[in-house]
Amino acid sequence: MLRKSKQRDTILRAIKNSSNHLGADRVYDLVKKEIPNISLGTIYRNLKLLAQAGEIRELEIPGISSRFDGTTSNHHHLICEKCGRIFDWDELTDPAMEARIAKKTGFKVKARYLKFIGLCYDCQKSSKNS
Amino acid sequence: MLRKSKQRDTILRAIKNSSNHLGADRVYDLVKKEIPNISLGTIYRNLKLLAQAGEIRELEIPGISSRFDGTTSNHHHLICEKCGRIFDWDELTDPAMEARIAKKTGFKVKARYLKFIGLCYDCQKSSKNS
DNA sequence: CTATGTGCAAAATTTTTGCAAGCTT
DNA sequence: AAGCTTGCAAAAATTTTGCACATAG
Repeated sequence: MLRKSKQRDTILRAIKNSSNHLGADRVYDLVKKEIPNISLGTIYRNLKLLAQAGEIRELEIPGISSRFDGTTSNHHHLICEKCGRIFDWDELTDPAMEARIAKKTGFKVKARYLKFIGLCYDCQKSSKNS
Repeated sequence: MLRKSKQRDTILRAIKNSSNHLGADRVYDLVKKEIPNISLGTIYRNLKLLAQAGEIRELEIPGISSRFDGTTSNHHHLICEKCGRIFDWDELTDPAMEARIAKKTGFKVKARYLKFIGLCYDCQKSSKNS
């Protein structure tokens, strides 16, 4: 059902190739270098489709617009509250917690998102000087 | 620094008294019953201030506007992808993971947010009939 | 050929802000 | 009085959509 399109391919590639977690506007800027007349609407449409298809992951960070992560494997995020950078952390969450959830509430977990808010190494250092 | 105001008190009370996780628009509707001429801007301003003050917690849910949680103790959320309801789950995350994060990256965790996406009990039942 | 994808522009949503007047302390 | 708050309305910022044309399968 999802056809191939130069726009979608380029968008996906931009996200996968970036080590950052890009917002729609950043993706737009990047893709425009290759397809100058692409429209923002196309970016949003494809971001949504790609996220639904499981090709990318949408992240929600307090206060800012959605970011997209080209890594879809189970991993978590460390978000620095000072500089705003997002770091990945690869480690599985405890499956036993999900078992307890299922047992007590009947809720069937399909995905888990763990995010840590705090201060990155760099920002801890710099805040000591102020 | 934070003064007392009828508006802010009412907003906070609305959130604390609700077992749901309200969005700004819902808070607006509720508070308007008590203070008919309150403005949406005031709702947003206070929601942000209260969240910063740690009185409430802002939740980010994929695709929808921010929700606010009157329970600020460490707990997690189960989000049903079908009906959209949000359930609370009280259990601590593994402190050992944070120790490993600190050791490897130097990131200092101040808060953690774990959210589970899946199907609630009711929706699992109803989807079997379709 | 048919259904999906695109660019463009307008619109919808959600959130923020400037300002003059009102409260708190 | 000084400074935080508020209501109002305008503006920003972000995301979605309608439509006619282009393109993939």
